[in-house]
Amino acid sequence: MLAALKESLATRARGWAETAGAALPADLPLTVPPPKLQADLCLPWPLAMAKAARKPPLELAKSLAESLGGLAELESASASPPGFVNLKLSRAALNGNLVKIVSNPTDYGQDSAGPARAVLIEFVSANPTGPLHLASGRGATLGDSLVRILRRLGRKAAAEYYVNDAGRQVERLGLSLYARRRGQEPPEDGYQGQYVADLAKSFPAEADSWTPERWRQEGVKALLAGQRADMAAFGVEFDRWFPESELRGRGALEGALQKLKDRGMVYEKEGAVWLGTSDAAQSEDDKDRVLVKAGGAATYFLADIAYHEDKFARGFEQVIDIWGADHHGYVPRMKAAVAALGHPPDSFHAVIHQLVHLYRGQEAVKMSKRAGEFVRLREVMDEVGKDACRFFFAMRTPDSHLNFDLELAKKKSSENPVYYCQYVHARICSILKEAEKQGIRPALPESIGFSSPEERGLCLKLAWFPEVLKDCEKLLSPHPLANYLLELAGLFHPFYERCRVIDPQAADVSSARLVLCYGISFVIAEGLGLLGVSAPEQM
RNA sequence: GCGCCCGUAGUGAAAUGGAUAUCACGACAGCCUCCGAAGCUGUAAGUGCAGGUUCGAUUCCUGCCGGGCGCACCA
Repeated sequence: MLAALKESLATRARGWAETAGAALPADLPLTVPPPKLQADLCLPWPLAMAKAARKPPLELAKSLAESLGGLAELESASASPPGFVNLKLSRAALNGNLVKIVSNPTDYGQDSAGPARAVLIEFVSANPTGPLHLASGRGATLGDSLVRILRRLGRKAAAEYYVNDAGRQVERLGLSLYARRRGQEPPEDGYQGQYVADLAKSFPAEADSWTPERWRQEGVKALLAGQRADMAAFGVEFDRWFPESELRGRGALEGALQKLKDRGMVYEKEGAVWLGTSDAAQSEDDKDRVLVKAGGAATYFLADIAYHEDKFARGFEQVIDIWGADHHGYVPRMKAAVAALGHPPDSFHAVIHQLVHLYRGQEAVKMSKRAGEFVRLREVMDEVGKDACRFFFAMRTPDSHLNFDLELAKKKSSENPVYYCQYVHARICSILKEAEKQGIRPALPESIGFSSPEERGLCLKLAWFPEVLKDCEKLLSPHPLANYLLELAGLFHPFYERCRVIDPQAADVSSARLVLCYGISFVIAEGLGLLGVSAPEQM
């Protein structure tokens, strides 16, 4: 509704802007006024235009407000110092939006005007050398929620997990398993964790004769199965688990190298093959990087280039990678490589999320899969629950550094804001049951309008849901949605206290408020669903 | 040393350059003959420091202080 409203406001305002002598601000901002003003929406346009128009902003605001008169969506438009135009929405607009939500909740938030290009989001992509640790939960939450939100908006989005099953790391895993099976310590640079010893013991007698290579294969298979199970339990589904070995098997590394050669981006120096991106115009990277080592072996970087080339070759027009901050130094070279392959600069984007720092009380917990010191995602999920865990990760911008105190985790779980949102859903479900029992049916005829600030506030908040989803897309993060749901929940509880829904003495009001309750519960349930969080009917 | 990220009430967070900075938890004082008190009402408490740009700065720029991460012919 707000997107359509913006359009009709802009259409009306363009004519006004011409006479005012300045262009409307390009992004046509529509903002939320301070609560005490009793306005629904606010246009700061005159402030932005005052300079170019050479007129006082308040004067512009007055004439803009006047020119917006008579729009069906508006009850009123008024100028407010220093130069805002505050809007009150009409009953028809608010009711109409609510009816739209209730009559087709799963379509609410679809954005047909958005880009149709296919998006691939790659996330987690942990080495298959151990169970997933807690930090993977952050990337998993960001990626999975983002995929769900993009799909909800109507975009073509796919989720992918890159399985690094062909390098030195998995080789070390094989050697470590081999040693453990023999009751020996793993090699110095191997995997020291107890889980390796446990895994080595878990295979039948025939495993005694396995080579390290066989151990590598079986180990990867088993650990990958564990990772898949953890992701499934965390509510994360990938469209594809993409093994590096497949890439190598079909000669994709050679293919990518050849393409770079053909494009003149490659040179040889000191026996190695280099990607020459540092001096290219507007290059992202400040150094050239090795693709093939002097010994003839491909670097990890070349494999990664081949993988990304494969993503584009499969028809994805926008490629998004979600990485932990420990990989942020890798962004410039990946961007440079994508450009060297001839893809538009904005077709690749890396979302960098800051790391999760673990504490037990005051004490920092070191995380190293190699040394076997790490906290498993599964442990935390079992302890605090998937819902609390995902909401906790979803609430923050990827840029925030976050500390996770394991000692407080369980205690915190009962204070996790997710329950504040879920409680709204449970409460409404309970109301709806009671209404059904008493034979009160939801109905919102045009003659009924919500008059209390609580009801209006809720109707308006519901109208923002589609805009919030677009914010998530723009920021490539689900955190605006999590915060929106908290705010929506915060509006419901006071409404519940002050506005009795089921009242046989006032059937019309009851029916109208029931519609509002339906709308809220749908948006809460849909919103939580996009975050991978359940919306229980009772708790 | 160079680069990236972050410093917002006691705690954890939010805020496309907009009005009196929002939310949750915690603290304090109240509220269940009434649709679920995992709730509500009220109170106290905040933008690291110093400049700059702007009609307007938590947001942009510079410097400083504090913290995280990264700077391989490793993966």
